[in-house]
Amino acid sequence: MKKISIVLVDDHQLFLEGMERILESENEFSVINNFQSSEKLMATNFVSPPDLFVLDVEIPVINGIALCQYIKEKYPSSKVLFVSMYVNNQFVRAAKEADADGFISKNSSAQYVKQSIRSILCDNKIFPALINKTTSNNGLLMLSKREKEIMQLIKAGKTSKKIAEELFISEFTVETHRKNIFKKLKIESSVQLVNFMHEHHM
Amino acid sequence: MKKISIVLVDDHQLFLEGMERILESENEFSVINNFQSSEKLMATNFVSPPDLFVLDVEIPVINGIALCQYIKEKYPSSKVLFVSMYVNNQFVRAAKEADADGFISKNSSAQYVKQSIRSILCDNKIFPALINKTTSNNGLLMLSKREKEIMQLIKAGKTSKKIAEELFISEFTVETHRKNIFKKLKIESSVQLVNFMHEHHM
DNA sequence: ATATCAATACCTGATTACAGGTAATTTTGG
DNA sequence: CCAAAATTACCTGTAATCAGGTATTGATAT
Repeated sequence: MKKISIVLVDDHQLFLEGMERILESENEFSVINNFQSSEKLMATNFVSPPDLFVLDVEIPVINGIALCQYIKEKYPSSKVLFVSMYVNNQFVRAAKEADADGFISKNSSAQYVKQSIRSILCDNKIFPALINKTTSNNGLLMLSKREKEIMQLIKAGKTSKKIAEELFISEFTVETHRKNIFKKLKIESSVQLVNFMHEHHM
Repeated sequence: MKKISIVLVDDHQLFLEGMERILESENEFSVINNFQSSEKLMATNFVSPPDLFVLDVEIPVINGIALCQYIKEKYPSSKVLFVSMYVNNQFVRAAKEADADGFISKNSSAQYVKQSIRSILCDNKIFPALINKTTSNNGLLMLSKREKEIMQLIKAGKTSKKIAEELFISEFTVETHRKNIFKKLKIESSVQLVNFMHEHHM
């Protein structure tokens, strides 16, 4: 029987080696390559693409989501499984939109990873249930698309004036959005907003 | 020959299992236990303490540094090796002060981890060289004690007025410090300061 | 000893943020 | 189609930040 060929991408060498050993301990898996950065993978041409790519979301420079899109375009037959430190709606949604096949936590057991891979190879999708909007308590999911956009620009250190220019809207509008963001997140300054965003890995 | 007994502590199950396999692949190492939190380890009483504890720095609630102090007090004969995602002066200094025996990156190879453990068991210390103050380029190490203190209060979302009250100094002084921090870090707003601090894991 | 740095404090003016409204238009979902 | 939500915009006043100085005192290091 042919083994399931796997490529790993994570910025930490120890994780790569650990994961490799976990997978290789089963006869059915074969880790054919691993990469410490998206760029290195992109510099490689697979003559026969692997059955599965295992990606971390948070890798420097080019993140896992972008890498997933690249992979899915270049090797449409390969599956992609995210293994991430943090499982939140933003990440899971982004992974789904990038056409990934699964998203699991680094908090999973080795057993669960193996099961997930087998399942994905049978064309199943493995995603955590998204937290319900209405029962959410962190306010983040109540933010509109525009508010999230402005939030990012505030974090980037831009003033309301510059944000207004960039989005071709009034400075008043930007400040209204800012106020609404603050209300929804129950905070009262940009500094607190930036803290909130970092805590939620945005 | 007696094997080197090891206990692992990390908040991610996959890392624990990977590390365990890496170490167990050599006959000389034996992972006798692993824990996903400091609390769980603290709830355990080792009749014969392990030769070595491998700790992550950033584990929730009770961090690795505090755990190291606890371990060194309760099991003085055991060694402690930190394996951390981020290697910076703050972390390394804290580890040294907590009487740890080594500090290596999660970016290390499996081979290097094993070598480090062997070395530590021979009473050597394994620490990265601290970045030289004068040749530092990130500006962080050029900050004075007072500036670092004020930086933390800014990040906590406090105004200059409140910081002044808290430190029993003038509001003008706080703003002078703020300006000097900005100059040294080459930034121009509190939002950028908070971003900088998060990027440097402060 | 003296030069450098840390910590302190003050001044001014401009800009920005924050809090508290109100309100019109458009989009979206049921 | 209609209600709710999103996006837009404006007004006012207060508070805070930011940028540009100057200057004194004490510690520290060569």
